[in-house]
Amino acid sequence: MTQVRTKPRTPTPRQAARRKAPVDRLLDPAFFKALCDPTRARMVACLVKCGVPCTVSAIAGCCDVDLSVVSRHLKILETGGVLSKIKKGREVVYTVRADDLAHRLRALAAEIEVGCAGCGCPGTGSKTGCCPA
Amino acid sequence: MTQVRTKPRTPTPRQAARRKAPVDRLLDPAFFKALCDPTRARMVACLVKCGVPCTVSAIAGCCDVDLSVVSRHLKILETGGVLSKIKKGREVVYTVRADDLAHRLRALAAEIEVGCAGCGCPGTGSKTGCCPA
DNA sequence: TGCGTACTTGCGTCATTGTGCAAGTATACC
DNA sequence: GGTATACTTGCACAATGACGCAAGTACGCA
Repeated sequence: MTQVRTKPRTPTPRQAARRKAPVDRLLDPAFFKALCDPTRARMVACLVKCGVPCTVSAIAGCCDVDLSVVSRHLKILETGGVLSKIKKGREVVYTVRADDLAHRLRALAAEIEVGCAGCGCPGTGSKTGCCPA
Repeated sequence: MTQVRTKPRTPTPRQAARRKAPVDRLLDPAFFKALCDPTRARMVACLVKCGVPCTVSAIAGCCDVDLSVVSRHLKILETGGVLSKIKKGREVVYTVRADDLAHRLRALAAEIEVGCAGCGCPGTGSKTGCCPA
């Protein structure tokens, strides 16, 4: 199913840590931090299921925390690149950055497959086998 | 590029929150929590770049924290479904669950696109437009 | 059986983060 | 201009999490 690209490899973790690779950027902790809180995850899931941009008040309606907390969480999600924010009069409308997110997630999936393919480890779908017996 | 599937939609966030959808499971905070710490992110990036299963000691060589801290972080990554662990004698070997991760990330990307497509919001690549003016 | 290596766990400390309340800012409407 | 609505920010507090050290467990080897 997945076509594996060229596969740079570094024998030891110490050496691997020095080498720069796209996966370093894709594993940006700020992005994952944005989604690691249950309240924030619920808010994003809510926006995805809703399918339309929503105001802060509307989003607050789907979680049982104070409006100020919702406002702060939305800011964190915006900083993490998950949501985008548009001011419309006195309302603030938040939207899921769907294209960016999907692109980022797929790129990360590809990088992980490229890095781990061919080592014959369980769960990598490889056949060659490079793990110590 | 992306073929959009059927697109369930719920007008308000409050209603959307009640409706169960795959995105709820895919946005599991435990998974994102595993990757939200800089040290853990570096460890995973290191394993991906390295391309082979590594022992706890070897992984500790690529980050400047105590071995006990590394051991704890690896456990969190295993719990979050990022790594798998195999005991070999007195060594413990950790492997990136590449197939699972790639599958999960792609599934999430697809769900986000399905949920957000067609609303005409910036960053969704849609043309129809359902956002309030 | 004793010893060394590899890893895990208990404990205390410090920093970060999630939360609610209250006050503040910005915008629309009368 | 005054008031209501929508959201943000300051502050205090509790909970969580990352960390190092030290002690403990598991396993291989002589």
